[in-house]
Amino acid sequence: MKEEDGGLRVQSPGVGWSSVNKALNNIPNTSLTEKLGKVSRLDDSDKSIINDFFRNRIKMNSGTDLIISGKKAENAFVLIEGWAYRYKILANGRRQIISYLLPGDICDIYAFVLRKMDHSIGLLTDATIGIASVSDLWTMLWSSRNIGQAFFRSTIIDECVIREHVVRVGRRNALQRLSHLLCELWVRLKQVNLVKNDSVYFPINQDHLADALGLTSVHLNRTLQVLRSNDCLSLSGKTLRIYDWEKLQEIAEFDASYLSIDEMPQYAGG
Amino acid sequence: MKEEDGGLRVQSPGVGWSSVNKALNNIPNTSLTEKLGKVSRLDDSDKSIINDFFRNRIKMNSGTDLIISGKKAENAFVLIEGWAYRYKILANGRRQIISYLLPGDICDIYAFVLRKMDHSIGLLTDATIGIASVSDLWTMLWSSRNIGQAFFRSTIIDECVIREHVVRVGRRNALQRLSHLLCELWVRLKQVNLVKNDSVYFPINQDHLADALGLTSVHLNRTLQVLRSNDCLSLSGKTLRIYDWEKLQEIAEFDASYLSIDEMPQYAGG
DNA sequence: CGATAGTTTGATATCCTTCAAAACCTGTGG
DNA sequence: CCACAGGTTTTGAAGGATATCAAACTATCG
Repeated sequence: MKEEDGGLRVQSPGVGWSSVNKALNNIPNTSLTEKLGKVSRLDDSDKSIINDFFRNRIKMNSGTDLIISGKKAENAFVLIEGWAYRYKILANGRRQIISYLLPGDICDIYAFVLRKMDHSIGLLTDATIGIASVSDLWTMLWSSRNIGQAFFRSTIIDECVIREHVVRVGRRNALQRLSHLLCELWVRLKQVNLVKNDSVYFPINQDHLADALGLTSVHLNRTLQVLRSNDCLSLSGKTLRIYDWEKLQEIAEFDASYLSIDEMPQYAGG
Repeated sequence: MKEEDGGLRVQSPGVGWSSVNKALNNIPNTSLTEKLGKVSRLDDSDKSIINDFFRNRIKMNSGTDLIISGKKAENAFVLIEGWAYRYKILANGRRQIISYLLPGDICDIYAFVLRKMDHSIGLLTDATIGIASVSDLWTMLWSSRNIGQAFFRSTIIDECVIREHVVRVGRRNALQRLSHLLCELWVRLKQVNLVKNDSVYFPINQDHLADALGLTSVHLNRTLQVLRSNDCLSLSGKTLRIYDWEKLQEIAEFDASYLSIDEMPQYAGG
């Protein structure tokens, strides 16, 4: 985190996913191989192939777009550090946020398979991006079974999250939508050790939440107040605190099994 | 279609996607390799590996579930013939349909990567299913670069469709949701040559459409009447006719580029 | 020709949006 | 340390889109 020049204003500096490293082999994990290693066994050679492939790093500022819808995809990107979100803009200017990319999430494996991007990716914080040429991507993916499996699985897990988002937006009311999304983000942030006691750094504002949930920001604000007045949580100053996880889960009818990253068949299937 | 004992009550028998075969090589395409061949070049050997892998066929009836949420995924399935839909059911009994699987679509590549299914798949028509053991799946996928690429790309295209569905349900009104979904299905059905002049066999009823779009069937019915009275289309007796494609597209603000299957980089990336 | 599933209609309730303004933060510069 | 600017959150009042409930109507199939 140091040699990359910091810049990310995380609330409690020094505590991040990189502290989760377990060093299954000799080569220490980066945030990228850490995440991929959870879905497929990666040996030293795999790790160095992956890290080497994305060795070029760029820094981008909060509020800018990493990927712009409609543009040709010439580069492969990976989010090394920072928060981001996928979105589309409609003709009338409305925005729909499709999913969030949290620190430690890899970013855009499937992006490069398409000739041009069908959605944009915006940054919620300053971020560090690993960048590589699309033309070599498939060769990298194919360099070992473990690597292919890791990226394939990772892509599929992303899709599970999007599917649940369809359900959330399609068949839940405002209160459930919001509480359900917060439950999901909470669990995902816990997975990468970003939750400290009952609080996390949370750079998603009410406008964004509304656009993710298919609501107006006015109504989102009022819905949030319901959760606050039920003593479930607080959200202000880019800090989310959850006081009553049980109650929140109950309101949301949240069942984390669709996120079952820990339940991966132990490197099976090969 | 014949040696498989028919059974599918398509409206105009004899015309199906199998007539689209272009026989790029010597081995004629099945509906499965036809579809996969659109996203990655498949030679004779690839085709026979794929077809052989899914050689075991079963028939299932309309209204039954091919895959049930929560169940362990022991088999890999492919939809050879018929219509299906992915869905989830909430605690309160509400259903959200996440996506449709049309004839010629492959079915569930990513399903097997997860230990247990996070959603169900129901059949809208009688169907023919190709079935195989999950444990051999990865070996099959890895038997050639083309095969791996074909399944990976196919998975990703499915995901593009789901992403657009999030936008549809999250940020469009009832009229746009319905017209947009119908536009998408129309284009996808055209791609597999199921549209004859201005009509298609269309086994999705109003209840299903409502559950896909996050609406009640009552409201869906009224919305459909708007499209009818605008002389855009007719929908009855499992036949959808589109009279005014231009107007429908306009109402929907539909832009098919997210379906860009024909725009695949010509077998690039490896 | 009767049973069953799917479609249509009407009346009423509610959730969410819209619009507009005020209040509140947060960082910046004098 | 205060003032100011810009973004974000909060509030109010009123309107509109969609839900709910219940019943009638219409296809379809054995």
